[in-house]
Amino acid sequence: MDNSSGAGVILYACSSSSPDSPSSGYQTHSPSSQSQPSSPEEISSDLQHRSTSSDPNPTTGTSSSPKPVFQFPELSSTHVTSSGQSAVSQSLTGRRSCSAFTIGTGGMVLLCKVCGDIASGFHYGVHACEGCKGFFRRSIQQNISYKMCVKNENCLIVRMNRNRCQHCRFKKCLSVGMSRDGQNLYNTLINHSVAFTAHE
Amino acid sequence: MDNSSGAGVILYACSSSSPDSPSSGYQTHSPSSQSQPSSPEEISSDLQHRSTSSDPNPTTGTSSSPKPVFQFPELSSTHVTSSGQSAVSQSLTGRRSCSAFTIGTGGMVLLCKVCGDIASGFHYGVHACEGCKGFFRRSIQQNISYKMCVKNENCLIVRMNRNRCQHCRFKKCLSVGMSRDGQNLYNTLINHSVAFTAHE
DNA sequence: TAAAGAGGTCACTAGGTCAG
DNA sequence: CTGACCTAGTGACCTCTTTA
Repeated sequence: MDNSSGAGVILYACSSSSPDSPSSGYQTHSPSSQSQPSSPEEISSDLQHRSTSSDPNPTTGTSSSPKPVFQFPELSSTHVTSSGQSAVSQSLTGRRSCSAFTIGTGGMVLLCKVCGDIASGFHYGVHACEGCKGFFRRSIQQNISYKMCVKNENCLIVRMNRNRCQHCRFKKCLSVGMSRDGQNLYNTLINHSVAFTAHE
Repeated sequence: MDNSSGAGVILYACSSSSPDSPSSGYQTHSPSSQSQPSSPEEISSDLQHRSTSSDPNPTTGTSSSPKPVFQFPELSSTHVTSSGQSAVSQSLTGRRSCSAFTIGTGGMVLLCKVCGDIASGFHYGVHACEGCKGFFRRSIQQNISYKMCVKNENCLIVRMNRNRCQHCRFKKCLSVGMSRDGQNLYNTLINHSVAFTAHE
């Protein structure tokens, strides 16, 4: 099946801490929907599977089936092909210009959308490193309002200087789509909600 | 069960999974997990599956049709019946405007009574998604008593934020009728359509 | 048989912790 | 304050058992 095949394994920096787990590579599944105001490159696919690189996967040799999945087309009103195949073009790896790259083994490393560091997972709706994850968490937990940017509010946020300007870092977090609920679904829906509700 | 009475085919998100059957059309949600979430609307994929490395699935002939699955944006959950059809003959659903809707093929998708996500089946007496099913199972197995709601104990439980307040989520589970032996309670609820506020 | 639900598993993340 | 590490859940997927 296509989905399981080609896609590279996505390697996160680590993050999980199960003692036995090889921890090297999982794969991500991303909700794929975040609408990102700034950099609209989405993750395109998300296929995930369990076996990590070295996981023997003791349980059950049974192969799981291909599992077609459909997104609900409500907005576009198009129907859904109920036949299995949905043309989910999984163009995975191919097109992310900057937030992921593949490595020799075929694995793929995802980068933090905020600062470009190695992502440790999919946090608050985007792939993010531990640092930006923690920063964002703190920002939303206590309702921190950072002091104004001393420059033009457009500081470049990269790993090396991500701590220089909290204001711009937080702004970047939001602009790439971080949110408590994991995605900007809300805004997206609001935009379309007219069409949707009008329909019914 | 009564719900099958309606004309439409009821499509669950998945749930059945006979080992060999190719049929499983699983749906992903996003990470939801927690997070997760996933995007209702775009067509991009979000397919996920866990099976180990590329297993093409032996293609057995059994051919149960792959179950299409739709994402539904919970924000608009107040009205879901797309196409005004609402042939939902499902007893309970009748009064709840939001627990099912039909799709093009005539199938019908049921929604989780707790959070409005796509239901994966009838669990513990109500239609529930995998998440709420698992949550309720854990809650009753180990006798978890969740810590108090930090708000007014009336948190809205929808897919996006269902993990925010366990107390309210569990309360919602009970209030919609989930119970270890679902059936009886379910019927009971039909009779007294009033949602009893089980107060744990 | 197949289909459905109960319960189990475990990859994965939100949130907590605390040395630096 | 930061971020690497940890823990407690979460939920997608699975197996087993029961029912039609």
